[in-house]
Amino acid sequence: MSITKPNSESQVSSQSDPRISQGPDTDRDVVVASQASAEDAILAFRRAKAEKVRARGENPFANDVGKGSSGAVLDIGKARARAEGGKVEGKYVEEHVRAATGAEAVSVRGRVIALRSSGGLTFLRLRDRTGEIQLLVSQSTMGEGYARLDDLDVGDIVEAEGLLTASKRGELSVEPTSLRLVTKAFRPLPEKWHGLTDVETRYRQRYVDLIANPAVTDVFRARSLIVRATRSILDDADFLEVETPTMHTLIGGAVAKPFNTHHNALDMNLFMRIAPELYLKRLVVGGLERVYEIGRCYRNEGISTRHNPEFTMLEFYQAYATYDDLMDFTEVLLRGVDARLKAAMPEAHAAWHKGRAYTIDEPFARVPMDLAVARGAVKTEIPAWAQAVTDGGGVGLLTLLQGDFGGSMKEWSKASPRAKAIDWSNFRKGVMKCDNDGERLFALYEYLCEPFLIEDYRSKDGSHSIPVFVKDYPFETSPLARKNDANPALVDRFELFVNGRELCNAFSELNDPEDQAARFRAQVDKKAKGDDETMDYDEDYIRALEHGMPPAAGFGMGMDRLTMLLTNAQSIRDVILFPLLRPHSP
RNA sequence: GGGUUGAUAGCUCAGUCGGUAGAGCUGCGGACUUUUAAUCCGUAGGUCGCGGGUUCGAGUCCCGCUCAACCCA
Repeated sequence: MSITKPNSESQVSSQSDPRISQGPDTDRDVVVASQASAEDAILAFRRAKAEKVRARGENPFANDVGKGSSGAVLDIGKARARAEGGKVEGKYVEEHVRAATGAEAVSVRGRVIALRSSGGLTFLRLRDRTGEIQLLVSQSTMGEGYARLDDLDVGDIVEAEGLLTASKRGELSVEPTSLRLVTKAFRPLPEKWHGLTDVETRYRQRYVDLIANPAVTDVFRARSLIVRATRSILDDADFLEVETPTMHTLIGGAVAKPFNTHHNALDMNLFMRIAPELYLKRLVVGGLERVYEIGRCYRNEGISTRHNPEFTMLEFYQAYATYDDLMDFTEVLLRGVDARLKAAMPEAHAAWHKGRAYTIDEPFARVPMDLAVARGAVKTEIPAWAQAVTDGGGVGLLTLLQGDFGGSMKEWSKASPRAKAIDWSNFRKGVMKCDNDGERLFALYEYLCEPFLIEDYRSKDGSHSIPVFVKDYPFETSPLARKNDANPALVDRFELFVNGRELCNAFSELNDPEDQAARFRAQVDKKAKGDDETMDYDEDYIRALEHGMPPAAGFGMGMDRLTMLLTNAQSIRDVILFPLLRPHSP
């Protein structure tokens, strides 16, 4: 499919290169070229080179790569491996390279990412998925074929065959006896030194970003490894990977706004799933006691450095386990994934690891929400708060903050630097919106604890933050979680925060169909009152629970966020190949 | 949804008080048989995001819009 503009380019392409123009119109040709924009001119010159190749009877978009090669056709990584013994004190030496390779010719192909000519000798840097290697093209070795270099530009795909050798500066090279254009690149690559840095172009034209910025390729390689490692760890623990519908008839499994779509033949409105949870638990009812799914979910909400409308979630469910078991397993999972990433990409991993402000090497902190709130309140050094905590713990503060505390805010906010750092106006708004103590406790946690997790939970030497399991949530905020046996105001749920960011959400599953039905009804009531982030009543899910779901614990984690954490990415768009952007004509 | 910042050559960026639109890289022509951002000589390349306004004159000042980044909700 062509994306060329239908204006002047086609005229320019056939006439602008003086070397291929025929007849006396040279002056006019030059004028045409000079009238074109720089981009048009570059495209025209490169098309002209392709035409020149075609005119010789060769294909500038060849498909017969490796055919007729007398040398070993190798990936660049393999070609480099052959010359491994050719190094002396870190530099390659020609005679040692020859000895190591048995002076056997190799054939490599890849994209030209650099091209330097100094007369009768030209250096090309070639890249394929396995690595890079230099081509040392010499006029004396190539003979008449040396003129083929005129066909080439940076960005082209080429094929070269020759002996492995070393440059005088000790760089491993292929000295081609033959060199050919395989695929012509009409468009130029970004500037070689600064590369492509404009984030908008990087996201919109990821294909250029991947060529120009090798570190970007590393991140997506890491993402693939992270997903693979996660699968492998779950598979080894006897979990079964399944695929459940992404188009739902009801909203469920999370508190979020969905995307709507429509099935024409059935004339039926559908929601793109916000979570796979309720389907996976149906499978636990069906006897698939350990299941997981890694799949795309869709949430119709704002876009930020941590949110993309579509994202990839892991959910798994384990019968006969509790949320305590899952905390243990989470630590094993994260360390296991990171270890596999390190083994597969040692150099990139070392750089990421160095840049991490957190560590997963030490045991993760585990703190009940009301205790976290109590500690957070004491740290504000507000005397009234400290007293309330002494009297009644984290819950003690709830009474104090039940009404409008706007009058005391000014005084409270001056109590300490910590108190000053609290987002008081949103805190007050959030608390006043609450209908009950459970929601209030959660609001307190959100404003008094969550922003300070990084500074409150540190490694033994204080140099890094450590992950924190915040556990035992108010039941009002968790419509699918099991109530705590000892305290029915709470549910057996945790969220894991790493580097201050929410990574996982997990709980012991509610398997009492009557309790679940009551929670669904409460959700429906909230929707009737105007809340637009509620779940629907899922009759079939209640029916499933009525068949009996074994006690189970379930777990959810954003794979995008895990990748961000492990690769030190600042934005979710840096770990999603094609993040959603508004359309924009190039 | 609100705030802040930004958009100038294919890429990376300058552009003073409102007075003829600049550089490097890329491209094109040339020199060069050991380069690593090669170097040297020459040369081309612009809808200053889009649309209005003020002005003798706008890349620059004003208004609106589009897109993006960051922060907040």
